[in-house]
Amino acid sequence: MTKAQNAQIIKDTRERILDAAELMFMQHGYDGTSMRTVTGEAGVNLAAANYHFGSKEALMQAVLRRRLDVINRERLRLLDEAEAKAGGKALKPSVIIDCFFGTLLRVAADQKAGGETFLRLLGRTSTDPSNFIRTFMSSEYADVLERYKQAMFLSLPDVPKAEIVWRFHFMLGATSYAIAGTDALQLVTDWQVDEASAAQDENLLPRLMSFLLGGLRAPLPKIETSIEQAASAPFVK
Amino acid sequence: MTKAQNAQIIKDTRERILDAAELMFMQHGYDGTSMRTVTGEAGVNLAAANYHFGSKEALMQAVLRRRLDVINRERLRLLDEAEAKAGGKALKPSVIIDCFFGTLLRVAADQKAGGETFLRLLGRTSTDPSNFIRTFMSSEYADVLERYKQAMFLSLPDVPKAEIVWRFHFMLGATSYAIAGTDALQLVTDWQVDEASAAQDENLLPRLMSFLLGGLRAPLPKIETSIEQAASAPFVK
DNA sequence: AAATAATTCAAACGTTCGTTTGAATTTTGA
DNA sequence: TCAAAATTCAAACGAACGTTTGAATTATTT
Repeated sequence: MTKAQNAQIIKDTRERILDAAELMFMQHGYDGTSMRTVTGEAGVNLAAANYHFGSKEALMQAVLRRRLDVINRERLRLLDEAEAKAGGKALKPSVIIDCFFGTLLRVAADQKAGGETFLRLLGRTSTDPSNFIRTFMSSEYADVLERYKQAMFLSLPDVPKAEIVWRFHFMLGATSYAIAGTDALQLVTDWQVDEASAAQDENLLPRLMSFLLGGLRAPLPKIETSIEQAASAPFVK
Repeated sequence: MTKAQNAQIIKDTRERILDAAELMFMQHGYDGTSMRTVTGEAGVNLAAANYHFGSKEALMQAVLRRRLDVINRERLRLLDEAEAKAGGKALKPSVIIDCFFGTLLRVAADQKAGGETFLRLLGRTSTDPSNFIRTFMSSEYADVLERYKQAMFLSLPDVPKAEIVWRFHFMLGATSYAIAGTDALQLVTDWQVDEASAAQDENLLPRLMSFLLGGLRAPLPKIETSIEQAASAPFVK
């Protein structure tokens, strides 16, 4: 077996560590996962992790970046494409929402292995209190979020920007929780104990999209301190 | 100063540990918080935590139970009250949602100290992968969730139960994420870096309630494998 | 006031953590 | 082919972890 063939079948150390870290971080969280657990799962020497990534924090960032770069690049590409097709006219909110949240679920489901694992890791990472994770995530998302925020503002010119941002925030939450697949409260008692269900459920996407769009289109709340009042634009769209 | 007076002003060791643990667990997560951090913040001896609570896991459970018991009892009481007032007729979904999610935000905001801290801890705990936390949370919520699920089923007799459960799941997610107040993606750039904003925002409740009800009332998705099809009841309520 | 129980305290237990080291081994490039 | 670079490896580092101990102190009961 040549070296090239071997490289195709046996993943190199760097990638094995990334795969193992993705799985362990998802199952036990960042602080709950040790470098020994990761390298043990990967079947490599303990020192290899620090050799290839420098530190545990840098390893976590590499795990997130590997998938997020692909997803966010696709998000930008699809939004560009949709705007080009619309030819100057404002996009429908449902199109924007699908470009953002639909892409996440589709790309992750498309990836051969680890796609579902990453989805669940991402869901759990979104509420992680660690400072270095928050800093990394915000810089990783900065461009995409700014782009989508502007698209939403153009799409819903009559809705106060603060309300749009809030609803986008709520949509992020519903999605993060859904893909985390924890169901800590065991609300869905039908799910298996091996908890492999939510993120890989093919019906998750249509169900989630319906819910998100419903929330986005809901009547605006009556906010006490706001100048722009719901009276002038009581409904989104 | 008598002993009774002293007990009112200077909280006893047990309560000081609970307060400190609530704050530290919220800021740094369960695994990211050490017993030394907790007892240091509380100003008590390290051994006091194990003396009063037995273990770190038991301490975490005591932190959660102290507030959740109050909130869930209130949730059951309000639902009983609403059903009694309705006199046999089915409740409106908005009433049920307000009893569940509104109570959470109101009770937590009402409590003198730690109310907002607990809200954010709860949001972050909801996606925690730790097994003992998940087990504890599911048993702590079992009664309330079963009660509310049945109320929702009665309130929306034409909607497939699976869809109701899914939407409740999405609502839990949006709420958890919102009260966690992390904003890891820095979507809301207006928020301060000290991140003290979301959970104590008095406008959060009306905004969240609008979004949740909109999502709940959204048109049902077209599910491929389902026998009960959206065609017969395409809209919730 | 004496005896008993509850609590606090400093110190230490053994374990696990992230990271580093320097030699051994493999891969690369001339 | 052979020196140089890259990688793997066993071993160890000091620090931090949850928990325990037994004596000292405080609070309660008799």
